[in-house]
Amino acid sequence: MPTKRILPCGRPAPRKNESAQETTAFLKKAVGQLNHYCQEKKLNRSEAREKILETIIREARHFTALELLARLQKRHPEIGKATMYRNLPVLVQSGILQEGPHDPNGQVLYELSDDHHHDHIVCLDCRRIFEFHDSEIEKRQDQITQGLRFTPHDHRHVIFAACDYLKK
Amino acid sequence: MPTKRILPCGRPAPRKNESAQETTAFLKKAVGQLNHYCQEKKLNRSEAREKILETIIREARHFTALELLARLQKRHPEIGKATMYRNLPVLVQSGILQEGPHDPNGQVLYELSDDHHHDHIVCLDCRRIFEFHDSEIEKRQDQITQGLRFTPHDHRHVIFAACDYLKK
DNA sequence: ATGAATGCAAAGGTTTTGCACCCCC
DNA sequence: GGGGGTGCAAAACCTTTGCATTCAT
Repeated sequence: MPTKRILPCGRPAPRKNESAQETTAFLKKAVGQLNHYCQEKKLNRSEAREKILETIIREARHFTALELLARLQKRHPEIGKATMYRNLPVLVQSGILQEGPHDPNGQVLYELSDDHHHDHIVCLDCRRIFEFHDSEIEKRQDQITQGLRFTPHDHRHVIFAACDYLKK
Repeated sequence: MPTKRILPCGRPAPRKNESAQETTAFLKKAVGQLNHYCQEKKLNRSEAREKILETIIREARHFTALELLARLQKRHPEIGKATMYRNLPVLVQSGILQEGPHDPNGQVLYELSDDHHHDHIVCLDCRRIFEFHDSEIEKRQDQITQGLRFTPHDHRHVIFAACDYLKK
């Protein structure tokens, strides 16, 4: 059964079935990863950076820069937008975030990096983002790319579909 | 052999192996399609709209709005940018253009609608856009989507890869 | 003390809009 | 004549940058 999993990511909030405890543990782990990266790169610790990360983990698992900005300004109005824009790349480089698929409007959606690769189904009804992974497709994809004498690096596969079953 | 074809699209020009005759025939057909759509929607004929279409077909088979704008201003400096931005959606709705994959910078790449669906390989070396179609992947994709009780509508599948073989 | 990080405001780059004028049918 | 289409300039929108200041080490 190569199709591994499907989860509604409950954008923009954490997964619905995630307990407060789990969220906190997740946050702690992420902050650890951030600090580790900052030490390595000789970056200073920063309150704002951690607050941004917290906001992401608590309220925005899949988000555009603008969505995060809105949430941030509600939660921490003292943080300027430049700070957020300056920290987004840091979070990406530290491996905490990654750039995922694009919005229906074409904006990049950031998401928490996962330990495993996945692709996305964007629901045209409810706009939520679901994840899937299919090893057959992955394999075939590499075959095609290599067969054409390319060296595959990465890919982005987004399916737009309607989650009829949620309407019932 | 389900992998159907691969073409360098020679962005931003027409395909390299396309004769002037073929290009002109293609243009004529597209203008016909445009006029048909305009009649249907009771839109007036417009010089500018046709010049935009001509520019696309003659020099920009895969392009971002900005690239087209640059070409347009060289070729027809009398056409204002607003006109281009206003006409792009018309060309999409008429079925002549479609929004394709995203730039490495995240900008939408427009392309001429093809009669057949295809996906893209974006070369990380030369930045050119190649097309591919694989019926196995297409089939699998629908299976997955339907298996999860979605109604599939559309998808976007972009592979980022390096065309090592062009270097040799 | 030194370099990093910040907030603010200004500038940037791209796309959209308002408006007076023009053109197609 | 009337609605669409146009160019221009201004506005809108999102993101980046400059700068003086504050903070972390």
